This record gives sequence, structure tokens and C-alpha cells, in this order.
Amino acid sequence: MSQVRLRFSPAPTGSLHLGNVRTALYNWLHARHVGGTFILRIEDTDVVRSTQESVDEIQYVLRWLGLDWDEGSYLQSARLDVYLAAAARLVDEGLAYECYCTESEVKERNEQAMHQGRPPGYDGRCRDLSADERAARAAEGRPVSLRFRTPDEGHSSFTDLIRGEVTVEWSTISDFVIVRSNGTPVFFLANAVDDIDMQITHVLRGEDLIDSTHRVLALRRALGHDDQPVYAHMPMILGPGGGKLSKRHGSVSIEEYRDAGYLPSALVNYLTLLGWGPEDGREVLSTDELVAEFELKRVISSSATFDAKKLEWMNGEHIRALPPSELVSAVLPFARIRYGDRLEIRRFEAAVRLAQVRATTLVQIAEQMAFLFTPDDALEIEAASWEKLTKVEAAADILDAAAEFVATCDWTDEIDPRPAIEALGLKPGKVMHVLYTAIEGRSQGLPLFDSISLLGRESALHRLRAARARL
RNA sequence: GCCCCCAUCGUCUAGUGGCCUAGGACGCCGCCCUUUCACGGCGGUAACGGGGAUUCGAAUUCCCCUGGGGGUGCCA
Repeated sequence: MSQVRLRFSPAPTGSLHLGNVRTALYNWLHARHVGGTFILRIEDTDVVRSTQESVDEIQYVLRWLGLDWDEGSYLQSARLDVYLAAAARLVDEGLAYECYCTESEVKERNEQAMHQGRPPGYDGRCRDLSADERAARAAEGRPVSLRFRTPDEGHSSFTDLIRGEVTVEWSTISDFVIVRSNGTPVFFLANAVDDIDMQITHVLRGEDLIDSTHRVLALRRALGHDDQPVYAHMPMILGPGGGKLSKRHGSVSIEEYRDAGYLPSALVNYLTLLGWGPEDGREVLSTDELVAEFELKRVISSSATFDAKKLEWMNGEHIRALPPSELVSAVLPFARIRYGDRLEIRRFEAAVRLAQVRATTLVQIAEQMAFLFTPDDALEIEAASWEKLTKVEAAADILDAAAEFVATCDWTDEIDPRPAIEALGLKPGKVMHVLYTAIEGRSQGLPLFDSISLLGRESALHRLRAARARL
């Protein structure tokens, strides 16, 4: 019985987008579900594009989401000699060869082939060079890259856990570079070597890599390993409208969602559901529940379109499911940034509880309590709300009556100004927005009675009178 | 161009030959609850891309078409 080992192996060439994150998530979920090992491996063989900032960001995002790794993170850049040794072995065995074509020459010939209606791909010019020919090219000072010799005929196939048999003709796959002319190994090689050395048992990755699997597997066999890990290619995540997921269609980075007040558990929940669902059809699940339920076999095979609205709804569900004390700490940074020293913890905590069922993001919660931490004279009154207030004929009387009530009521009771309004012969339900506007600056917001109570008698009176005076 | 993958409401999906006059969720629209807004409850709108074939019977199996996505890199 071998231990299940999975790895998430991103290239540190930019920020992690939603698709990458879900791949990481599925790897992590499966590892945790079966008690396997989750490995983080940074595939930074492309030294030109890889950056330390990107490595830091990947680690930060995974940690923030709660996707902890058991091994790593490994850096492929630290093992270049291992990959190069493997490549040298392949050359010795005649499975790979030195290629003296330059990048631009290959590109040019490819374009020519396309023009003439021939399929592109390396034309094999350096495939069977004699030792003398190689020496001559080298003497010309030509750069040397290493190419893997792919079979001329036959087909390659492997079994994908969620797609079944995937087959392709070797004739459609040309010899590919495994070591660049600058001496660095390419993804296919490093990937194959590391999956062998790290004894990876399950490879879950994006469907965009499905074609490369044949090449990695061929390398794996060439390196003497006929066994192969279980492959499962996850469907892609599409942007709204079905196109590519891109910045055009709203946020694609996790940090943007964090800053907008999304909970990691909601993101994890939503992303997991994008392509998978539990047998019982439940949708709102905690991360622990997802780990318990996650089943690779239930991963869907068709690509999914990202729906920001549903994510937002789900975030609201997670906000409501959070114990108030945890919600308080989650919202705190958002409130601090907005209200700074004016923030009072006791009122803040009370406001968070009031806002818990009234928001889909932490930012919304923080914003709803703005009136509590704004000086009376600086309270901004929303134009539309004020407009609505002025349309109420008895607005002045309502404000007067409410002020009178607030000035004299028992502060230990619930502060309910409705009787005072009814005394004017008005239906409170229809005109409460007048008071909401005066107290909170908008016609909708946190419950009025609690808001007045939290604000305090003096402040509430001040606002009611200010609104009255402004009429 | 060539290769690979995919195809149920607008979106996420359930569904593996009869239980489907296709179920759930988001969104949207009503109603109820209600101090506003929400939450919650109830109800409604809306889909098996097209054509063949197999079968007593196809959303479910097979083929073709169409559509979408991916690949075709000295990116991963």
C-alpha cells in the first residue's frame, strides 16, 4: 500500500488566478480526504519569468485560504543539475539529441510550414546529425539545445480519472526541447523527473495540460519508469460569457476578493463547487465538510463559467454562519482602515452583530456602521435619501416628535419612536425612512432602535434636530 | 490548418435506458414576515444544441454536424 502523494506545482510567473487556485484546492482536498501528502513545488525553471514576489504570493494565498502543505515548498531551480543529468542520460542513450537550430529559425520554418498548409512542429533537421556535423555546427558557435526524440508512429494513451482514455497519434507530436540553449531544463523534463523523485501518485491539474501529459509520460518511460501516476485533468474555469477568465471580467486574483471582504471559507466553498458537488446536493459547506465529502470521481468533466453573483451569495452564507466573535475579528481590519481611532470596540461589536444578516461582504458590514463613527456634524446624508425625506409632508413633525421622544424616553428600554409617529396620525412603516435618514444618513441601514441606542441620546438628538433645521 | 477535450435552465449542477410532463442552487419576478434594508418562508420564470442510429422505450448508448474550450513554444 503506497502512500498517496499529490503536488501543486505552479510556475511563479504571475499572480495565482482562480483556475490555479482551484487546482491547488482539489489537490489539497483529495490529499486531506484520503490522508495523503500535499506537496508544494514551485516550477521555476524559466528563470527569466520566475520571480520571488510570485513565489511569496503563491505561498501567502495558499496559507490565507487554509491550504497547508506537508512538504516543500520545493524549488525546481535548486535541482537544475538533477534535470540536466537526466537529460544527459537521455542523450547518451540516443533518446534525445543536440539541436543547433536557433529559436528564430525554428519559428520561421514553422510559419513557412503553416503558410504551405503543412502542420507546424519541429522538422527534425538536427535529428540525425553525425558527430562531424555536430562538431561543425558547434564550431560555428551555434547555440545547443536538447530535444527529445518522439516516436514516429503509433499512439500514446493514458487513462484519465475523469475523462477516461485519452489518445493521440505520435505523428502529431514533434520532437520537443527539454534543455534550452541557455542551459536550463524545460517544464516537461523537470516535471517528469520530479514526479518520479517525489513519488507522486496522483496528478491533478488543469485541462490545458492534458496534451502535455503524453510528452511527460514519454519522458518518464525514457527515464526508466513504466509505471505512471493517476492523472485527473480538471475542467477549465471560464469567464462570464464563456470566454477566457481574465481581468476584464472582474477580479481574478484571490487578493482582490480578500480586499473586497470575502471569507476564505466562502472562496474555498465556491471554487470547489465549480466543477464538483457532493452527493446530497448541499451547497453551503465548511472547509472541513468539503474535506470529508470531496470525491475525485464526482469532479465534472465540462468547463464551468465563473459566476460572481453566486460567489457573493455564498460569502453571505458564510458570514451568517460565522460565530459573531469570529466575524468581529474578521471585520475589524476593514473597520480600522476606515474609522481609525474613532472606532470604539463596544459599539463596533454590537454593530457587527446587527450587520451580520445584512451583508454579503465584510466591506459592506464595515460600511454600514459608518454613521456610528462619524462626528454628528460630518454625517453625510445620501442625496437620494434626503430627497425622499423631503417628499414626506409631515417630515418636520416626525423629526420633532422623534426628538421629543428621544429626549425624554427611558434609555434602558428599547428605543421605539413608533408611538410618537402614530400619535401624529401617521403609519410608522411608511415614514420610518425619515428617521433612518436623519440618524444614519440613509433611508436604509442597521435597525433604527439599536442604532439610536448605540449612538447615544445626545448624538441622536443632535442629528434629529440638524435634519429638522435643514428642512 | 492539424490534434485533444467538452456539450442539461442566463450561471453552477442532479441525472449513468423506463422513477423525468427533467430535480436542486444562484440570479430574476411576485407574495408573506417586518421599524428601513436584509435574513427567513412560500410561489413563479427558465434547459436536455441539431440530425441520424440502437431500443418496446432515450437527457442518459453510438455516429455525424454545430458550438465552446484547450493544445500545437527554447511558457507552464
